[in-house]
Amino acid sequence: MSQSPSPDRTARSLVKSLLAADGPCDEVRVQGWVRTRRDSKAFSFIEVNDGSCLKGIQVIADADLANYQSEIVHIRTGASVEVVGALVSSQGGGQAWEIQAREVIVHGNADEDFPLQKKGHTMEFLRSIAHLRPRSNLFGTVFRVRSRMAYAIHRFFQDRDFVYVHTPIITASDCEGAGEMFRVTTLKGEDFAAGNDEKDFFDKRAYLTVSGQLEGETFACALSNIYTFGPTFRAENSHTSRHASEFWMIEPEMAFCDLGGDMDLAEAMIKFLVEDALEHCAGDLEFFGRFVDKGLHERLEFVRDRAFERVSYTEAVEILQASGEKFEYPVEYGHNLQSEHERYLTEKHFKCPVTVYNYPREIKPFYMRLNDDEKTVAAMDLLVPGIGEIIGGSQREERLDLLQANLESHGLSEEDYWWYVDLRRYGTVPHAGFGLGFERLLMFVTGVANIRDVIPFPRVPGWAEF
RNA sequence: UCCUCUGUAGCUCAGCGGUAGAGCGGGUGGCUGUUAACCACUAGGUCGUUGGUUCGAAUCCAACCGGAGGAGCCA
Repeated sequence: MSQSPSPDRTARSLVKSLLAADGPCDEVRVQGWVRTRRDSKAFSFIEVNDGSCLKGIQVIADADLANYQSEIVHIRTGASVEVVGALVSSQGGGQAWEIQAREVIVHGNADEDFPLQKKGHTMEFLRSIAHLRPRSNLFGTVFRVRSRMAYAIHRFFQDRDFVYVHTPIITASDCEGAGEMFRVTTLKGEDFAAGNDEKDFFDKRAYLTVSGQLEGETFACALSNIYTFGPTFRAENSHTSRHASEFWMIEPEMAFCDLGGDMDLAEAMIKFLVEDALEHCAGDLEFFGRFVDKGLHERLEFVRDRAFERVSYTEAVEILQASGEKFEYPVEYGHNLQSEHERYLTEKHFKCPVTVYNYPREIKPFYMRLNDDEKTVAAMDLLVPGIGEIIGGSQREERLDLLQANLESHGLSEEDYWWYVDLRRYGTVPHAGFGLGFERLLMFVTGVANIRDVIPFPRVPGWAEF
């Protein structure tokens, strides 16, 4: 069925550009997948989508086409076709342009059991056909926005002279303190059972990274401002709509920067990304606003235009205690804020993104910088409505003696962090950074409620199909 | 790991002790510049699995398995 390309063929046009045409065109060529077909005796309407945008283009295939009876009337939803014809203004309502076909090549029809229908699928079912769901309106839209946001993230940092650093995915430091890790090993049989790590591929235990932060700090202490953007892995057995075992994280790190500068960057970044989405994904966002989250557009404009709130952890606890709200878990100074507390702050009290900073030292990791009050550390979490924590960051402890004391009080061995501690020996500098969960950002920007629906092939406990 | 909900046709669901249903999707035919098209006919199910209660179980009970939501942890 397929034809070999020849130099004089009409170049392929994207459906996106045809729909935006400002005049008719004698010869155009589209290639894509059929969304629906309706036929009569005299002709058939074929809607073709190529993923370049939400909408498809309507193709008119007259019954006198050579393969009309043999192929065209048998085309089912999901078939791949190539159409050559004229772009003409549409006689029917509903679309400005359509293609009057001169040739319809059926590259591959879809079997009768093609599972994607025109209506009524649950997200759970679509997850079970992750290889086909990008052909649905919703997932095509999600993954176009994902691509655009990845690009926007690089633009945000590159425009500010941040250097993109590729931190390792396989790591041998076994105590980064950010949750359970996946083991990487080539050990077999007895050696595996006995845990003979010295015989393993790297001569020691290795894992998939849970964060590139520590390695990122080393590069910030050389290139000043850096960022990472890559996959991270958590072997936590968590079953929620906001957690995945494999996800992408953005981690900027700035030398000569304190917590205030860190919060400034985090807030500017969220605003920039929201603004970029509003500007470059308008059609896609409108779709989400209609079918996924009615208040999406309003919320995104609000985030773009309004100042974010900032409160210290101490103030946040006071607000929560004075709220009169009935929480499942009590609000107590010295305890971590629960999900319900964070949601209350951002959704009900402030009704906008909130940065909470200066947390009690006891509930935060060893690398965070001790404040002058000696009770709190220079940490911050950026909370957004609908999701809760989207960014977590801190100013890092740059003083050698305090870092060593922190390692000890957290039960960690300085030997395991020798290179990290070294940074404090050779030209130490105040520095700060944060981690942004890429998928959580996408959930926020699209309104999609489950993290599994913004990752092409999600990995969660018990599920690694595809 | 804990708590709650859920599992009936390819998909979305109804049926909730008495012969297994609808819409969509598929097939066949018809009709129409249609657009989640429409009309008619038709094929399609070990009602998650195993065991129990009952004259009789999709329906009631138990265990197990799968799915979803929430909690913890975090991004």
